[in-house]
Amino acid sequence: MPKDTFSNLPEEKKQRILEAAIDEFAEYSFETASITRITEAAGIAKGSFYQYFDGKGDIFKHIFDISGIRKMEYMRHLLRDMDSLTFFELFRQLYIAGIKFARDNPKLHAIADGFVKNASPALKNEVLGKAIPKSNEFIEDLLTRGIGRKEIDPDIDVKLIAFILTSLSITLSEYFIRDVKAEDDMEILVMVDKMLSMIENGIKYKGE
Amino acid sequence: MPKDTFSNLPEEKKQRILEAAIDEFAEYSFETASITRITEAAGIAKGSFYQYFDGKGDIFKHIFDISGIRKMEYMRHLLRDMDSLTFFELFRQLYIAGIKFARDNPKLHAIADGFVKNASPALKNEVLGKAIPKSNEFIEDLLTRGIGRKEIDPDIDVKLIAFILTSLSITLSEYFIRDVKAEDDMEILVMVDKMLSMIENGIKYKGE
Amino acid sequence: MPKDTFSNLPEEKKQRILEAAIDEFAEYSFETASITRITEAAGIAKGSFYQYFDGKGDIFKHIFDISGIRKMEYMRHLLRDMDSLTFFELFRQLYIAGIKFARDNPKLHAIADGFVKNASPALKNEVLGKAIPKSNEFIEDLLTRGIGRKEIDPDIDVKLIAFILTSLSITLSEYFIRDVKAEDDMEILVMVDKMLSMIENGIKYKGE
Amino acid sequence: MPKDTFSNLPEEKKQRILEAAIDEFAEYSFETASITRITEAAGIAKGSFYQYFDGKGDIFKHIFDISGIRKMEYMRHLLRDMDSLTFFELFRQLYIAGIKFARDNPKLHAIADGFVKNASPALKNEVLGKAIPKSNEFIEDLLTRGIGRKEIDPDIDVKLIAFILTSLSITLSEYFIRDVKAEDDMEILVMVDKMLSMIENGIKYKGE
DNA sequence: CATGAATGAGTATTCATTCAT
DNA sequence: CATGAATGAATACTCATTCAT
Repeated sequence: MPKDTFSNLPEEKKQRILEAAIDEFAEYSFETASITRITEAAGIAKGSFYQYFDGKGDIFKHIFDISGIRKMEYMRHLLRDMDSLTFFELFRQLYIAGIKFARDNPKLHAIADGFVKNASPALKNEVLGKAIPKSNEFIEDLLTRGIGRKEIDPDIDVKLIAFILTSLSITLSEYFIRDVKAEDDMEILVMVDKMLSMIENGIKYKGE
Repeated sequence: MPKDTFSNLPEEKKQRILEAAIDEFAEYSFETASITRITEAAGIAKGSFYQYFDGKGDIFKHIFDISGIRKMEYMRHLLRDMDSLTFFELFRQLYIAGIKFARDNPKLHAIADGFVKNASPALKNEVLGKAIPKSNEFIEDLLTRGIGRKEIDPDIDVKLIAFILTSLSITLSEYFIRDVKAEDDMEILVMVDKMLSMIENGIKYKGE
Repeated sequence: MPKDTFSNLPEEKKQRILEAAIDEFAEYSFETASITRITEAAGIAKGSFYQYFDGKGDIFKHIFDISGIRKMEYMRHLLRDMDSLTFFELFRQLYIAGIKFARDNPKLHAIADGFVKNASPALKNEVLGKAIPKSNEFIEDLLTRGIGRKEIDPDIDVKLIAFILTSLSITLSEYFIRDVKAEDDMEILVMVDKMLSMIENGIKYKGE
Repeated sequence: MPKDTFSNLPEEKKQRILEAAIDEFAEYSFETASITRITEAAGIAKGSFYQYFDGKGDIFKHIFDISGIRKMEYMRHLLRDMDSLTFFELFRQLYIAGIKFARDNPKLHAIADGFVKNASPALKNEVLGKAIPKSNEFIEDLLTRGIGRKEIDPDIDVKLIAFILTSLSITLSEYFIRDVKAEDDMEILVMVDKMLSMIENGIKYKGE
């Protein structure tokens, strides 16, 4: 929740400030990130920063929100079509969307991801309030649905598999960013399919 | 690489210092960990610390090494028997060893793991130099061997699967520590088998 | 000396600004009072404030003046009748007027009083210039007159007693505001008379 | 409660620091006093200050304590002889002691006095805890004792007179410091006697 | 005349590291 | 070899004041 003074800024200046902040939080953890460095990089006075934001937590949360919003844009269409897709097809698309988001917004990905994985619970509460989304629970629901539709082996341990799948999502993004740096969307598709093939043949419903 | 002055210290004192440092790094990130708190907890003078170590990075790296060494102790016997075990059996044991290490040494696990996953590349280089162990490469070798022995599907993408398996190892440890807190070794076995069953049915060699 | 821009303001706005400033200075010392809070409470732009006043000192001095003027209104009629009253009767009325002013204008009283008693000489000079009213001198004159009229002991140390009487005036107001909170004018009269009886029996002219 | 590091300092350095702080607090209120200025005046590093004291409140409280202790030294002998002195003689000595303390330690007098009279209750509690001495109550006791001994008019309003006498004590000190600057102890005695003569003839027991 | 964004020096406090004893 | 005092750059944040619109 930046102040109105920030919203009212010329677009160019807003971008300069946000970029400086994103660069800073991508390079440093929340605690070690420096407001002074941000203002210097953005070319604004220190006092100005505090006329735009309520403090370090405020701008961090704002960037966190931007990240969430932008990520949702990569996924929105999927959630609309949820019912018409099989579990594996939906999952494939979610993985692909996640990877594309991470590839296109590597710093935002690093910031949000790093904070969720690394920050102390106390800090998380202070910065984000109770808004930490339980991605796990969403996957659990999908799995349960898939079981009901006879797409997935009913004998799996839903909680464990959900945890694994969530982790693999992050893992995959990291793999691409760190080692593959694939600009080509085709490569992403191929990788995801390889991975899904592994998963699918393992937990697929084999009834009858 | 602590200085000789540290190695020459009476064992009891060395332990006191290391414990204090492990406690500190388990509770705080590398950047926010405080040398002052460590020396106070260890009951030594601040100046002494700098006669034993080259700074914060030095003692951190030392603890990192200790963690690696101790983890190896959980795995050493496996590596001796490598040839007599199938890929999947070996792998099962490696997972189990990893989980047991994390359970028995939760602070060391948290420190090493947290640093590897969370620290900025710049910091990692500064602290660890190029010494980041390529655990991946070890797994890649195992996979290649498994393919040669006709235990594993030759069509898999070795690099990708190695990356995934490494991640899953960490993921599993976290799952246990965070959600299961199983004191009982039996539970660990059950979980690992569930997970391996997923992996195995996915990448196992199905030829002929 | 507010600027003309302030004098030209609609009465309602002027009042809003002065009230906000009085509230602020009543709650905070001169140095910790905040212009920002004043403008916010008054509902005016920060820039506007500096178009009305020359800074924090300027508006403070203005309020100080208002306080003096209003206090004078409680005393004006007394000064008209000065010649027809004995020293002690006049003094009694002055005390009563002072207490009533403090009771009716507690914030103004607190501001002016606190500043006179508490601010550093440097600050006083900076804010008030040489305008610190010599209330003492007025009392000295009264005493000298009283001596001439054979109402007061000629052996007293006029300067010292004038200083004491001035202090006691402030003391009395404080005593009422802090400890008595008398709404009832009767109580004020009783207190003042007790106090005057002490003074009177001490310095009254006893000759022949 | 300065830290041991301060107590262990060479006397000369301790004095330099305390003097710098006393100068600062004599010139500025608690809130506007600047630690930076103190360290600069004392010629020490900012970090050193925080190795000696727990913060601004800590050194202020220390100075406050010094002031109280030193003041007590001016009065200690009086309190021992309390029973052998009449109310007026004891009172005379207390006034004299207070004035001498203020004259010899004008800055300490200004700091302690200004803080007690001026600081907000919240700040007082934060800085001093509940240790604010009720000087009034001590005077009330003396008055009551004086009445019992038939030295003082039993008809006086004890609470009011105690309040007045306390105020006059401070008033007198200020009068001397500001206007008289008497180096000569004789002058103090003369002034106090003039003042006491006023008080005495007013409230003295006149029974029989 | 009203506005409010921009400024930058100011605040208290922390902490890894050095170095003289 | 042990000590712990000294350092000073670093931190987040505040606020009276200016000035362009």
